[in-house]
Amino acid sequence: METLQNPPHMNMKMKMKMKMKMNNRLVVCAMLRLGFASPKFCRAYSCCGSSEAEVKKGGGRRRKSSSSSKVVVSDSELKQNWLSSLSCPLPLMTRHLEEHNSTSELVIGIDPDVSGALALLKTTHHHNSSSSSSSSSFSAQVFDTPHLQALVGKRVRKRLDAKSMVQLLRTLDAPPGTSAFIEQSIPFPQDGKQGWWCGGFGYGLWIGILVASGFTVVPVPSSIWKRHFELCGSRSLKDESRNAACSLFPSMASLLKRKKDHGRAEALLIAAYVKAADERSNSKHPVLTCIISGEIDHTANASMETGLEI
Amino acid sequence: METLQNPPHMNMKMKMKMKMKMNNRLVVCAMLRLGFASPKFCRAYSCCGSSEAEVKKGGGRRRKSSSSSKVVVSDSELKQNWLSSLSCPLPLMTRHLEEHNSTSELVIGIDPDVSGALALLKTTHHHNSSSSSSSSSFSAQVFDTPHLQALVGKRVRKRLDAKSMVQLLRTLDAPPGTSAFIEQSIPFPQDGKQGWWCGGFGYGLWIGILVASGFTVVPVPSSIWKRHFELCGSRSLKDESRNAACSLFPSMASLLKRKKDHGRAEALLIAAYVKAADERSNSKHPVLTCIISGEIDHTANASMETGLEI
DNA sequence: TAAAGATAGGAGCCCAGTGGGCTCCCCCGCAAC
DNA sequence: GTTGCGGGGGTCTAGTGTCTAGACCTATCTTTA
Repeated sequence: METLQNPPHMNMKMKMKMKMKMNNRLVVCAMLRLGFASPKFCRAYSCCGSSEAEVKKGGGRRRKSSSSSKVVVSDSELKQNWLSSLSCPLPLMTRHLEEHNSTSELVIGIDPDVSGALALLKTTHHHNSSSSSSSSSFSAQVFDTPHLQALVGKRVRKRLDAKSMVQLLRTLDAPPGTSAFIEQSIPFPQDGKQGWWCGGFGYGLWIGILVASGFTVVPVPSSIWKRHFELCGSRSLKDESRNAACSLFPSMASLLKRKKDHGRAEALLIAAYVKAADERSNSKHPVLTCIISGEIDHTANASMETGLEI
Repeated sequence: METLQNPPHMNMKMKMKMKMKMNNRLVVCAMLRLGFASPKFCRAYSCCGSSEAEVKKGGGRRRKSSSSSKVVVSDSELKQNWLSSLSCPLPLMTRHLEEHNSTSELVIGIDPDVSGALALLKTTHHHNSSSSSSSSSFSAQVFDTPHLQALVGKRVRKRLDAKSMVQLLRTLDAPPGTSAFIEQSIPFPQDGKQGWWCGGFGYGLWIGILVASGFTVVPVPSSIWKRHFELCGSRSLKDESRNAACSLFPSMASLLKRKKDHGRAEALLIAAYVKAADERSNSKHPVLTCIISGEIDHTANASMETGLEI
C-alpha cells in the first residue's frame, strides 16, 4: 500500500501568520535589545510603534523591476519566518525550561568555517545585597570545530565532522532552547565555487545540528559584532580580533597566540557581543529564551486563542 | 574563571583507527551488498581479501605532483572515516535497537535540493509457511521538503525550513539508527556560485538534522541509482525518472504528474534503489543496521578488546 | 607545524590497468501559457 | 500556478532612505621558516 501523508509543514503560511501575531512582540523586543534589528525592521512591526498598514506595504525594496504587486508578505515577515524556522522545540522542552536554573545564562557563539570554533559563555549573576550593583561572573570555554580528513575528488580536504559536533554539543549540557549565535556565511563574488559550497555546507550543517538538538539558532552577520568591537578598521583584522578576544578573556590568551586561532577568537567575540548586548538590555531573564517561541507553535492548535503570553 | 576543555574529538585519529579495526568488516560487507563500494575500494580492506600491506599503500591516487610521502592514511580509511562521521548514536539507542521490531525495515531516500523531497519505504516481510518464497509488501510515502520564502539580498528566495524538517522527521516515527540515503551534492564547474552555495547548504542541513536526530546517513552519488534504473540515457532524464518512479509505485502516479515532481521521484528512486540492493543481498536483517556501528564508538573505551562483533 | 602569499579551483564511477573516459546536476530569473 | 529557456549570478547594515555607500570574508594550494 502506498500512501502520501500531508507533511506537517502544510498550511505553513497560515500557521506562521498566527504564530507571528502571538510572538511578534517578544521576538522583536528581544532582537531590539540585542541590536540585531534595525530601527526600520522594528518599525515594520505594529507592536513596536508603527501602523498595521505599514506592515502590509512590505519593506519597499525588491520591486525595482517587477511592477506586478505579487508581494503578499512583508520583508519583516520573511525575516521573522526565517528566524523562527531556526529553532525547533524538543519534545520535552517545556518541562526542561521550567527546571532550568535561571541564574546562569548560556550563550553559544559559533564560527561555522571548517577551521572554526564554538564558544560557550556561562554568565552567573551574583545579586550582592550589600551593594546595589549586581555583579556577574562568567566562565568561557572554546572548542575547535571537530573536523576530519575526507577524500574529495583526488585530494584530501578538511570536512566538518558531524558526529563529533553532535557529541560536542551534548557534552555542553546546555538546557534546551539555549541560544546559539552563528556567523552568517556570506562569501565574496570573487571567491571560488568551492568556497561558496563549503560556506553553505558548514552553515547548513551547524544549523541542522543545532536545530535538531533543540537549540535556538540566530544567524549573525560578521559585520555586526565586528563593528561593536570596533574591528571594522582596515588593516590586519584577523590579528585585531584575536587581540580583542585576549583582552576580553585574558586567561584564554594562551589559546589565541597563533594566527590559526582566528576561529576561536571569532567564536568568543560572537558570544561576547551577544552577552554584552544582553546585559545592556537590563533583562532579568536570558534574552533569547524569548526568541525561541517554539513551544507556542507546538501547542498552537490547542491554545491558539489564549497563548498570547508565555 | 575561563577554561578550555579538550573537546571529545581530540585523539580522533587514534580512536578512528581502533574503531576501524572493529568495524571494517561489517561496514564494508554492507557497502558491498549495496553496491556502493567498488571492488577496488573493498580490495583495500584486509577483511575483504587483500593484504594489509595494500591498505598501507593508500589508494594510489592524488600523488600526481606531491613527491613527498605525506600520506599516512589510505583513501579507504578516509572514506570510511567520513562515512562513520555521518551517524551518531542517540543516548538511548542501544535499547531502542533491541526493541525494534525487525520484521519491518525502513529506508529513507532524500533529494536535498530546495525543491526536493523525502521518501520513506517501509518493507514488511511475510514469511509464508505454505510456500517457500517469502513475499514482502511495502508501503511508500513521500514528502516534499519543507521550505519557506526568505529574504536574501533584495530578492525573495526559497530556503529549506529546518524546523519543519526536524518535525517531519519526528513524525516518521523511525527507530533510531534508521538509514537515510541522501543524494550527494556535486555541482558543475560552469554552475554559478549561488548554485554551489545552495548545494552545500541543503546537503549540510539535511546531514546535520539527520545525524543529530540519530539517523545513519549515507551519501549516494546520483549516478549510482540512475545507472541501476538505466536512466543514464541521454534525453529527458527528468521525465524518465518520473516515469520510472510511477512504474515502481503505481499508486503514487498522481503525485508524480507534474514536471516539478521531479524531486519526489528522485527521493523515491533513491529509496527504491537501496531497497532493491538490500533485497538482492539476501540479508535477513536490514543491511544498514550494520553500517551504523556507532554504539561501538560509544562504548569503545570500555569494551575495546572484546567488541569485535555486535 | 605554522605562516605567508596568491588565486578562486568538480567530482564520482568504471574500466582498464596506477590514468583515461564518461557521466551527472543545481539555482535563478524571466517570459509564456 | 506551471512550464520552458538560458546563463551562472553577493550580501548585509547603516545611513544621506523607497537608493547609495561601505563593509565583510572564505577555501585551497604552494612555498618558506
